Amino acid sequence: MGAEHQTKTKIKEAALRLFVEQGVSETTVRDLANAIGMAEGTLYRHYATKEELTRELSQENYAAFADRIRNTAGTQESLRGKLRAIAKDACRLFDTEPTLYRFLLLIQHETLPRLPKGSANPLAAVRSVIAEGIKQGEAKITDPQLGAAMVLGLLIQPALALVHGSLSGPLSRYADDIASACERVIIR
Amino acid sequence: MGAEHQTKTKIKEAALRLFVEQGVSETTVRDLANAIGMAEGTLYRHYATKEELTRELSQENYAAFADRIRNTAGTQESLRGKLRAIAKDACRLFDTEPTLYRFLLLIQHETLPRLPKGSANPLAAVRSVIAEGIKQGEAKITDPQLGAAMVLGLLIQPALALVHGSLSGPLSRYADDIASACERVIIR
Amino acid sequence: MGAEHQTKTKIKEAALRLFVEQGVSETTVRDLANAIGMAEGTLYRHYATKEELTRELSQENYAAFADRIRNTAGTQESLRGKLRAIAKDACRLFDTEPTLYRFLLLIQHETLPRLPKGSANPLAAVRSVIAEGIKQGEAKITDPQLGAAMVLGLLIQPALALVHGSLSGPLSRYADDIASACERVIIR
Amino acid sequence: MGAEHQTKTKIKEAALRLFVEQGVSETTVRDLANAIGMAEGTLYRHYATKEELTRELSQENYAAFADRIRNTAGTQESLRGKLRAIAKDACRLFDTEPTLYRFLLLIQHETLPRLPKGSANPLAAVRSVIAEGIKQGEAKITDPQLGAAMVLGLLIQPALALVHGSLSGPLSRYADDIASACERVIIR
DNA sequence: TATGAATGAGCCTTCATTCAT
DNA sequence: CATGAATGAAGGCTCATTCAT
Repeated sequence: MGAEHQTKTKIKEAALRLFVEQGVSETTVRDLANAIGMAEGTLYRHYATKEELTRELSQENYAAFADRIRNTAGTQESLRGKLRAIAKDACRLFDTEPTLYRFLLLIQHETLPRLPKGSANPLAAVRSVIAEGIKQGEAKITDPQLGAAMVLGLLIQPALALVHGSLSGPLSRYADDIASACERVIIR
Repeated sequence: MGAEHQTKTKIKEAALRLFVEQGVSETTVRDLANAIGMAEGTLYRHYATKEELTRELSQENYAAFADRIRNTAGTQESLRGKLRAIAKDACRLFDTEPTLYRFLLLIQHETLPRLPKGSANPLAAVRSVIAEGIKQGEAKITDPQLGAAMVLGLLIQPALALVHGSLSGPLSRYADDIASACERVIIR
Repeated sequence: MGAEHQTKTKIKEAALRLFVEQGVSETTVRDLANAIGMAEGTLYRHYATKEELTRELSQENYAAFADRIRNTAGTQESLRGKLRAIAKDACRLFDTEPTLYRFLLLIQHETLPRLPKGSANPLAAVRSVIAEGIKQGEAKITDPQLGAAMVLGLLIQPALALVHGSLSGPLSRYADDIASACERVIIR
Repeated sequence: MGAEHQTKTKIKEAALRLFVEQGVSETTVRDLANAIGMAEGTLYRHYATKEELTRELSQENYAAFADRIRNTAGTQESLRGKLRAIAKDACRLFDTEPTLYRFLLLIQHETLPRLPKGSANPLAAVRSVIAEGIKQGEAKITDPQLGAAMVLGLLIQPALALVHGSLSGPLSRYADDIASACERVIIR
């Protein structure tokens, strides 16, 4: 028990890293096999196709991040508190696991379009947080979907600027500013 | 006269569309040729490699969009006015030329890392608008780079949500909300 | 065990034959694959490029032929004996393995310029035989390099004439005449 | 009048040089056009195909060289004199027009196989000189074709050694040695 | 006649996937 | 289960040749 699980984990770790470093299309099955120290053919014992690996990787990480967002929000009472907590936690995540973060937020269009419509995803998580706040009368905006998109934009683009080198230092350095921006955009 | 120019234009239009629809790596030179109704080899009389076409396409469009941002900002006096104008113009652009917009903003990391460091780009254009506003004491934030990233985030993610179908209607429908968000994030 | 060796050998045999029959540039990777009964892609597991295959083929055969010349010379005491033995052995080789011989001697400039400067080659082998003879006072000529070139000329051009059909029959039919010619050109 | 002739001459000069420098297959029609300063399509007004240009180039130069050999031989009475004269003239030609010489003698197998069987060629020219000498009882060898091949070998391989850099200086430096070698191989 | 853009078959190479060991 | 050689369909690119101007 767990051997299969471990192997899949190893594969997914390598895939995550290589997909982020080189892009999904640009990462070959051989690249993956080499990185793991495993034969090419062996990969196919765990995933039917490269496509399936990609999908599973996306789905799982999106779901996990959505959970993380929900949990983070759960630690706070007010919408304002929830948003600030989410923003700060996202910054922390970027600094702690930049590869995962980049995969989650920056690779979106390479993987998102292939995900089943209803899968758990960060945008939906943020939206439901905001929707709840709207119901409670805490928000100034009225469209939770738009609000969620904007919040995500505030979290993604500074991270991208860091990746490209136009911003420097840990993202946490900007956590307060970003949190405040989220607050101002959403909160009444 | 201009035949060469026209052909290149036709190639770039097709490339823009296919790159956005399918991704850069996923678009083959044959796809391009077929879309234009041109032999594969002919493409190579105009661009030495697919890579060169991609680069030229990115550079030109990034530069043009940066110009557009600067011009839009130039129509207004205050930072607040400039930001609102930029936001609204971006929404208009998305609705008018969705393909171009998607190329500009969504293809970023497939394309941006390959651009020469100093090339004209939207982020830099927004940054200099904000930097000027900071000097004039109009901004609440202090880091123009961070501010520019956040503004871009507010413009990009709603657009992305539209593309993914989680938001509907023309982006202009949200133009006011987005403009206000930009204002609240940046302005004193 | 040896499977890899066998496959490479099969590839090299086919390459040798096709390169001689059609020329190196004129032989496509598909030609090679078809001749071997192997997929094109498979070739690339054994040789990184067609260029690498060509180089290895040349180097190995040149080195082997140089060895053969040295060994043949080693069976004789006198320079005269060595030269006659080399000439006769070369004729035998042409009759026995015409493809190899043609590759060695006729493909020279398609192939030689790409070889590393110091690689073992027939010209050097003959030169050192002659150089030794000069030291022993057995030669009439004084420049071993020139002597070696002339001896090679006496071995190559009759072979070429046979290939072109202007001379007929096995080259061995002319072995004595060629051996005598070598002798007269070099020996005191 | 002569305009056509001049153009063809310019084309042939460029072709000769490029074919020798890069090989026939490796020289593209565009290479040729660029070297001449002429459009690609224009070449086809003078030669129906690259193949035809190659053939004409070979035929003419082979014929001219065969003539030159016959003329050189004609200046001498004895077979010995003829051979020495031919050898020395060949060395002179190599030093004066190395490109032409390389084309004539070193590119043989790239072009010879395509020539019509009976075309004038150096080997035939030398053969008839030797055949005449045999009839006159001046030769020690009995097969004029073999003799001609060997003489050509003595002229070609030293030239090749020079080209490859294993021999240095003008070929004329070795003219006497080569002439003597020819004499010893052929003359009674 | 000259031009050079256009053609399209074909070249070398890559890569996701299969399969015998 | 693991392996890695084998497969073959593309992919990017080249090039002899054609043709509208």
